[in-house]
Order: sequence, then structure tokens, then C-alpha cells
Amino acid sequence: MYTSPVPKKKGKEGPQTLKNLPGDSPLNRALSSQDQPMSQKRLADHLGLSPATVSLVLNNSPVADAIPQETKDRVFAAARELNYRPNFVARSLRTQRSFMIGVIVPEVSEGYAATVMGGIEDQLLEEGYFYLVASHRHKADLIDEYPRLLQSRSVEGLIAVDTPWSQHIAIPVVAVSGRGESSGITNIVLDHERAADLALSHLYHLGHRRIAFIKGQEFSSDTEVRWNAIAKAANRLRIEIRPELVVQLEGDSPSPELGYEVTHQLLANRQLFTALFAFNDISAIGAIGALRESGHRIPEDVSVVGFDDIQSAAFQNPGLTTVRQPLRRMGRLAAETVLRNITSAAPRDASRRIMMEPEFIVRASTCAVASARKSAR
Amino acid sequence: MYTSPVPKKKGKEGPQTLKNLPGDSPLNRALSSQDQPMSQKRLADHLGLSPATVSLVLNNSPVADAIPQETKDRVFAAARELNYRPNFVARSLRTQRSFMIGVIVPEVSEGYAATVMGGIEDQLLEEGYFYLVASHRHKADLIDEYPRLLQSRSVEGLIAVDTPWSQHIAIPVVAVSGRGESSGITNIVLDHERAADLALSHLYHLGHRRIAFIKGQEFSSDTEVRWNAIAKAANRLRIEIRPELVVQLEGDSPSPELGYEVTHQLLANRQLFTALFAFNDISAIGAIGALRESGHRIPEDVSVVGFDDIQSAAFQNPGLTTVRQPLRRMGRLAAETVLRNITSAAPRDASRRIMMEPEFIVRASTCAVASARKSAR
DNA sequence: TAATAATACTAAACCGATTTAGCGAAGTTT
DNA sequence: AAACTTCGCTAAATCGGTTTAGTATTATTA
Repeated sequence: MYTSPVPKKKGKEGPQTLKNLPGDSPLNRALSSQDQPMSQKRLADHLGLSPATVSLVLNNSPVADAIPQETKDRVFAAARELNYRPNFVARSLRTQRSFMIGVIVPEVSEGYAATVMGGIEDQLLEEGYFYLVASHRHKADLIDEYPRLLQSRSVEGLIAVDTPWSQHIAIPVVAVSGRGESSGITNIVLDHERAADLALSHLYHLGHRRIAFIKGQEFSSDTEVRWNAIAKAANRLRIEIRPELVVQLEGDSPSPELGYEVTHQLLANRQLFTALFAFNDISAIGAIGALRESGHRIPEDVSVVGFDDIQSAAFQNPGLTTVRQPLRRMGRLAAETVLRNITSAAPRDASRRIMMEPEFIVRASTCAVASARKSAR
Repeated sequence: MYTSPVPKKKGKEGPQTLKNLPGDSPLNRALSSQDQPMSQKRLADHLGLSPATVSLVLNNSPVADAIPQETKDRVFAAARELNYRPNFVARSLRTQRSFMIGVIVPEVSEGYAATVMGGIEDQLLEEGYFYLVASHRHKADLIDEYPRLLQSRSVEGLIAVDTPWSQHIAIPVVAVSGRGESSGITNIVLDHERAADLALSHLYHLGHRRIAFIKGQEFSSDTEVRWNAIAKAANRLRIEIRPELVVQLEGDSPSPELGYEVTHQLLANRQLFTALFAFNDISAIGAIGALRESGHRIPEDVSVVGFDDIQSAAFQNPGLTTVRQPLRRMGRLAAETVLRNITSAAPRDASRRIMMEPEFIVRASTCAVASARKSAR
């Protein structure tokens, strides 16, 4: 069995005690002939051994048990001195292992995907895997094509981040916040019920009873599940959800503008509320802008809670209280899962669902309601 | 010459007009024998041709000119029907082309690197390349090791983002905002003089004369070059740089806290200033916090200019006026350059330096100075 | 009609590793 | 002394393509 794609260094890398004989030693000849890149064959020739032996020794194959340590040492030493690095492509072709996985995201430069990728990478590089990235930018044809394209690049598994999935594919697939339950793929999703509970309990314990909500866009997969979770948590806490305190985001823009607009709608209703739970941090930021414009102070007059904990959430004035999705851990877990599915020959037929616990981050955009204080109306 | 790694689809992909004969047609046999993955050899067997012919036809080789269209059509049709996709690894081994490049960044999940990667990807995927990502997290051993590791994965070129570079390597390397001029690598850097000029001219034309500055950390490579550029631009505009209005960031944290602290130092000097030019957006955000705490309104009392245009810059209240580094374009250009160096056999010995033009983004954190107005003191 | 050219392919080498089966020599056992 | 092991190593197949040189057949030209 093939052990590791990144051969562990044996001992020091430093310059060997090779007496720098000038002239025409075989070693010098081998070192100087840089016209051709080093290969196992050239290394073997230099050693007066066959490529087979070199391969067996370098891979610590059990077949090489019969080879005396002295020869092994010669091989290792020569490999180091001639700076031999096995050709990964050739090895991949023969072993049918690429030690690569494919990662499909809507867009690399978006914070959400980038953070998940950070977690994926943590895990993969530890295990000697690399990954190929492809961004589909929500284009249906690319969403359709990339899985196959990556597969023909011999990736051993796929991780799809925030990407709808329909096709069935012969390699392990893990979806992070995926949409659509497809055959045989593992889904890693946030525990939305817990998230809603954390946020509403926080507000409840601060004394808030009249809470406004910004729902997500109709098309977003999280909208429904999260809203249902909110309804459930509100019910449990005996918080009334008043329709006139609920607005819904519209449009595809990734800017706070959307939250700004719906908050103005909300204020136009002239209904009292002391807290606002937004669909995400971006819309929360827009909401804060709108509330401030109408003369409300944050958090003294209105407490605001966001969702996601994007980087800028911490950088707001005031810092945004929010529900953090453990994106990095989700990425890590996705990588772990896909690697497990690759190495174990487990039956991958059944779809699985892994729930992640959200974390509640209290910053400065929420505070206790002062019953005597004038509230947003 | 090999043409494209992503064979352009000829005609429609839709189901062919294959009469679904039940039974034992050769096609059915080929389709149903899913125990073995499709390969060129199996495709050739099914067609009664040799693998050589199949390869020549599918790659549109000029050698195949002598092959009648009818045969070619048969090959294409069978390839589609049997869903044949060439094994990229085998092809790479033979052609010595991997159509992959390596991207080395400090950390994928950081906005800077992620944005550059977005640009890299724009270009690469257009050209049929994929890329492997490795984050070194500033660890010296990884910075040293990843280039070789990626090279042994047969990447055809490397892009290093915001990463110190010392070694010489046999494949094309492009550095984006790289540190250290190494042999034969192309550097893509911001035109800091222009950047300073844009920012200071903006403030100057708004009437600001007493401008405070937050310098970057001692260890940051940009600090010196940017500060020199600021001095030059200030001199040209006859803006005096007063030492008591200059503070310097200290510490490695990526939080606005650093800017917050030095701004308090600045305010402790009790020197009047109407504008502040921060080293980056993060510190500008911290500075705004400190200024507000001391009772200054932004921008009425103090105009603040940042640097970078990170995502959250637009999401601040007020939106941050800043110098945008065209990170996406820098990434794109890096990819373009590395691809050009790969395909042309140009001599890569001389280091090159490509300057990028910054863009000035006016938002709401700057406004004209009101001479009658009380200013920061 | 023989020589030449064009047509329609294919055999086989090759890319650079891994891996199985096996071979000759030396040592051990019976 | 013959048989059997163990030792130390190698030949050759293999992974799945690409590509060069060439071959057999038919068509064209001199």
C-alpha cells in the first residue's frame, strides 16, 4: 500500500559530507547534467540499480525488507543529493490516486466560501492532499459542468459549498450548506433551530419582547428553514411574532442596501419594537444605517442581531452581535468526511446530514431594554 | 501541438437518436459494462479502430486530416454516447502539460488573498487551467516547502500572493505584492506614488491642510514605500507633514484595535487636524471609533481616508473613502503573465515589475472642511 | 504500365512511476 | 549431496493516453 504522498524527511536535509571532488566522478556527472530533469531511471542508473529497487526502497515497501540497510542508505543518500522528487503525475497514473480533491464554490472571493475553504485546507494539507478550486458564479451550466471537469482531472472527491446539487457522481461528494438532497451525498448544515434559540433567548433575557425580523430572500435555501426555526423558538419563549414587524429581503445584491430599504419599510409601519433580528450581517448593517438615519441609537434604542459573523461584523461601530456559523469547522469537517469516504470503501448510497452548532457572539449592538426609555416607533 | 484541455463540444449534447434496442447490440454491451470505467482503448475496441486513430481524431490532430469525415463522426458520436472523457493524468504524463498552476497565499480566508484569487481564477478558467492553493500562514518552513511541493505536483507555474520569495525555481513565478526581488520572477505591485497622490489631492481639494497620518507597522513591506510616496505627494501639494500628527501601528493583530489605540495617542497630542489618512481600512475603522468616542463626528469634524478597500469599507457607517487596490485585476494580470511565460519560451532571467494603478473610492467618510467649524483638537 | 501520390489507418515507443513474479547465488537443513 | 530457504535484486507489465514512423490499399500521373 502506498503510504504518503509527501515523503517524510529522513534526518537532516543539510549538505551531506560529500567531499567536493572536482572532476569527473559519477556523482558530479549526474549533478551537472542538468539538461534533463532528474527521474527515477536516472537515479537508478547513477546508483547502478534498477528503477524497481529504487522505487521499492523509497516507498518503504515491505517487498524491500530483503534489501540490506546499506543499499537502502545509498538510495536515500543519492535521492537527496541528486534532489530527486518523484513525478507525481506518473505515480498518480499508476496508483490511481491523485491526492487531490475538487472544491466548488459560488465565488472564491466571497467571505463565506473563503472561510469554508480555509477550514477545508487546514484538514487537507495535513493529510497530504491538495485541492482544485472552481467558482461557478451561480451559472447553471458551470454548476453542471465543473463536477465532471474536475472528475476528469482525477480528483478523488468533491466538496460543494453553498451550491445546488443534482447529479449523481461516482466519487464522494460532501455539500456544505448545500441545496437539494441528492443521492448519496453528505450534507453539512447549520442547526438553525439552535441558532434561532440562541438569538431569541439572548434578546429575551435582555428584556426584549417586541422584536422585528428581516427574513431572507425567497430564493435563498436558508430562508424557510431559518424562519421556521425562529417561529418555533419564539413560540417556546412566548414571544409574539407580529406580521407588521416582519419584512423580507428582495433582490440578489450582496450589499447592505437591501437591509436598509426594508428597514425603512419597517419604520414606516410605525410599530414599536426594541430589537431587530436580521437575516444576515449584511442586512443588519444596512438596517443599522436606516435606524440611525431615523434618529434611533444602536443599541440604546434598538438592539440589532445579525447572522453569519462575517469579518466586518466585528469591525462595525458598534460591533455587531450575531450568530456565528462555524464556517471554518464546517469546511474542516467536510474535508474530513470526504477523505473518510475516499479511503473507506463504505457504501455511500445513503444521504447523510451533519448538523453544526452555531455560536452566539455578543458584541455591542445589543443591550438590555430600558422600559422607561423611548423605543423605536 | 495540443490544442485545448477542455474539448469544445461539437454540436448538441442531448440524447442521440439511438434507437434503444434492447438486447445485445455492441453499443448496449459497451454501455452496460460499467464495471470498468470508459477508456480510450475500450472506445477504440467498440469502434473497431485503434486507440491511435481515436486519439488523433478527438484531438483534431493534423495527422487526422487524411481520415474521412464519416469515420471522424463515428468516433465523436461514440465518444459522446459512451460518455468518454480522456484521463487527464495520462495525458499530462505524456504531453508534459498539466494545465495547472499553483497559488501560494498567506491564508485563503483573508479578504486580500481571496480577492486576488478571484482574479486569478477569472483568467485561468478561461484558459482551461485549474489551480492548486496552498496557505503558508506565514510559517517560514511552509513558505520554503510549498513551491517545491507544488512543483512536484507538476504545476506549470506559480503565483505567490503577498509572500516573501527567495528561491529560484525552474517554472515561471509571478508575485503579487511580493516582498524581495528574486531572480527571474515578475512582480506585480501597486503604484504607491499614485495612490498617495490620489488620497492627498482629494483631501487637499476639500480644503484639508492639517492632515494626520497612521503609518504601517515597521515589519510591513508596504510601510516604507507608501510613506515615501506620501511624503513626496505632500511635498508636491505643499502639505506640511507634522511629526506630532504622525503615529505608527504596532503589533500583528488584524483588528481595528491597533488603529483605535494610536488614534487615542494622536488625540492626546491635542494638535488640530481636520483629516486622517490611515495605513489601511482596518486601522481607519479603529480610528473612526476612537474619534467618535472623543466626540468628533465623521466626516463633519474629521475626514478619514483608508487604504485597500476591503469589503467592509463599503459597509461602514459612514462608508469609508479609501484607496482601492485593484486586487482582482492584479490577480488576473498575474495569471495572464504566468500563462504567457509558460507558453512562450521567452527568457525569464530578468526580474520584471508591473505597476498597477490604484483607484480612489469616494464614500461618506470625507467631506469639505468647514473653516468656521470646530475641528479636532 | 510503372512510378508516384494520396488515403486510411495502425504498431509501437514513450511519458515516469509502481508492482508482481521470478531468478540466481548463498546459506541451511536433512 | 540434494533440497529448501533466504537474500538481493530485476524484468517486464501496467496505468491511459500521445505521437512518430510506417504500411497497405487505392488513385493519379508520367
